[in-house]
Amino acid sequence: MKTEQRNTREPKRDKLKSMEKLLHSVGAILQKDGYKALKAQHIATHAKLDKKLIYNYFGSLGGLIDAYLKKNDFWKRTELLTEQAPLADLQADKVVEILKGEFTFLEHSPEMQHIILWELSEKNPLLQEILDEREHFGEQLFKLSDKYFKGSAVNFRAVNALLVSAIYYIILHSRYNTNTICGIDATSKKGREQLFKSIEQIIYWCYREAEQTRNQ
Amino acid sequence: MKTEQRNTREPKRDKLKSMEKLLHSVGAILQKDGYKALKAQHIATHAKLDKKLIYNYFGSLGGLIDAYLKKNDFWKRTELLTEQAPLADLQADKVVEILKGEFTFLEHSPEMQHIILWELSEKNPLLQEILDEREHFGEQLFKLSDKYFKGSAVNFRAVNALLVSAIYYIILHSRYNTNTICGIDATSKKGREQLFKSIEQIIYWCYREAEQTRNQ
DNA sequence: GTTACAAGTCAACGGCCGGTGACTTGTAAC
DNA sequence: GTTACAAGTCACCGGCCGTTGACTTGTAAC
Repeated sequence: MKTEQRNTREPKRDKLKSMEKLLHSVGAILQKDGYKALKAQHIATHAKLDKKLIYNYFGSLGGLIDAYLKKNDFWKRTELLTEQAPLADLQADKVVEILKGEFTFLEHSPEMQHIILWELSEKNPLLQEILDEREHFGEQLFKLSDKYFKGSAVNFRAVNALLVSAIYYIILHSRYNTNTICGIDATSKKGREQLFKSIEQIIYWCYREAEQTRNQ
Repeated sequence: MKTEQRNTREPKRDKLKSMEKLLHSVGAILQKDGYKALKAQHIATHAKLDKKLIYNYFGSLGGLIDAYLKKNDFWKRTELLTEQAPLADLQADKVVEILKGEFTFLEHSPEMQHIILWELSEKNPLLQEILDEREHFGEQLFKLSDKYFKGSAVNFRAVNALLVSAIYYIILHSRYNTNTICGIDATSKKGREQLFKSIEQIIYWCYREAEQTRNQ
């Protein structure tokens, strides 16, 4: 609103660049050490800036973190699935692919892991908002599968709620705990494949059962 | 080892009673406010004792908490199922009953919720130990079901790993988040029943599939 | 009662962390 | 160059929390 002559030159003292550095550091720290490590001094040091700037630019530490969350909506990732090739149908193999993708992505995204843990650890309106968005997107997908389950004995949303929840818990559990879950070692290739196969089986059971019971 | 004349009299200054008060306060606070609220001053105030006693008796705050965890193995609860009437078999309806029981118990046990969250939040050898015990107990149960799934296309342990994990995540999620999971509101009676029915369905699918594919 | 020791009290230290006031310095307009 | 202001620096406050040392007090043995 004041100095709008950006892009023309590159000053050494650049407020917007500093803000971006801080925001970027939030992401980097979140990914490396989790939300518990989001301390003012830590973030500032990582950004090679003075922590005072956090308060100058974002009002408070919370303001900075909120700004980061608003700018980085991690749950839009899945939309790529539809952007590339818009889905018109949702058959069993596609659902299995999405669930497996969810697992693999989460497994390799410490940032997402930390955010999910965060979401389980305390009430946060911002996180809620983002979850709501995700739900809204998921609903678009489920609409595509409704025709298979309408009037059947299968509640496909409930089954997926179970499977998605299971994936979340298993990934989080495996971060700090080396022990098995019901004898399954989710960190090993073998355990992972056992879980994947069971997920696949459950989804196929759903479609089969639905076909048999649809419209009674 | 020194003053062993307990039980005879009831002194006002009673070390063992004070220790128990502190341990009990740990449990009470854990249940009410979660593991994050386990502060020395907080615990001492709740026990109506001086916080110095924590260090006199348990060496450190961590020592007190560890002592509490060691004395209270929360996961033995499930064993009641077998103590009352030792299981010799594990049919589908029994498995469903156990899983539903798990859900309902966890739903009403803030203490367990906090401990599960704790387990997801940081590495803790004590918690690991307790989880291992639980795994060992679970394995006893699975052995009873092996005859149904040996040589079949169903990995019953993997399916249960998914369902148990799902239950854990859903309960934790519902503590702070009011939004739905895949359109299911786990906090409502309706949502709970939808989840229960799907769990039941999945277990029955397992037994049915196993019967059809056993020994190929 | 006297005594010795454990049980319990109290005040304080030191570290961490969010936040701030007052200062210095780079930059752009003139 | 001078000047004005934003960008950035630095030392510090105040609160919280784990931990401790030095003290007081109840209790049991004699």
